[in-house]
Amino acid sequence: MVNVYSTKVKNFVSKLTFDCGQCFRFEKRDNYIDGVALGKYIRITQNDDSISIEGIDENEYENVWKYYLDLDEDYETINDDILNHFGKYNDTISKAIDVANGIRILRQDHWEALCSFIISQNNNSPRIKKIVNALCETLGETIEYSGNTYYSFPSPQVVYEAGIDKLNELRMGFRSKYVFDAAKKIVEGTIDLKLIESMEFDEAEKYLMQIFGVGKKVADCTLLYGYHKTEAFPVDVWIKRVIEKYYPCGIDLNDLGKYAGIAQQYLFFYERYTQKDGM
DNA sequence: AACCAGGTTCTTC
DNA sequence: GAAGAACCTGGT
Repeated sequence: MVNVYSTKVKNFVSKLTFDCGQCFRFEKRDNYIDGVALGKYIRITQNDDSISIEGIDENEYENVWKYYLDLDEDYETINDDILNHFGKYNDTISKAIDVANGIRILRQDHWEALCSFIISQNNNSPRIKKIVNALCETLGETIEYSGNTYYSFPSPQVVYEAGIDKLNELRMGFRSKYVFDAAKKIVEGTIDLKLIESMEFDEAEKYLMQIFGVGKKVADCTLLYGYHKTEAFPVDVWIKRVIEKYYPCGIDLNDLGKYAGIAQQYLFFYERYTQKDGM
């Protein structure tokens, strides 16, 4: 007996949301998307404006997953704000929105986002997924669902206790010591992830950068995807290319609005996925 | 076989 | 500070 909760959605496309590079633990199957988030296995099926989530009931949807999927936000308003801030340069952003509308910025777990984006550095998407999944399979807790076994994302405590040698076995390479330092600082209390929720953006960014191996880009991704601080505008190589290509005179990074990070996701997707036929 | 991949640190000027 | 090399590893 499995629970299924169904609801209507606007401005939400599950395939885009889970395959735009913001998360690493979900897979596109033939007719659905599935993966583990917040310690739970979920399976999402979508037909146009209607989604069904297997494994949850209405109560859990209202209290957890609506929020996780960012379905409580009005993306019409958000897109308008983004257009106001980016549209003054040229029409690139409106093209990006045409292609990427339906992506929502997930509200991922603090630690999972931090750890995943540390692993993402100087790395490619398939290998990031491979390492993150290896980390979960090796150190996470088992989650049984419908005869299959899935794994939760391991806590900082468990990662710390596993030690750096164990992380090396997971083929993290030079990122092992970074992940370990993050876990260590959290376990020892030098870093309090909960505290970041109430910090101003600049303070939060600096705070995270105390971690060895966390620079501005990883800090910004953590704040955007793990804290929903949507004013974050992570600049990676793709966004650098976007700026060079479409905004040759540059853009004012201090005036991108409170949804800059969502615009960043649209632009990233636009540049990266529209020229690949794999979408 | 050399080069690259959703960065960061370390060195050097 | 700004530019350049080095960094693990797996895939072309």
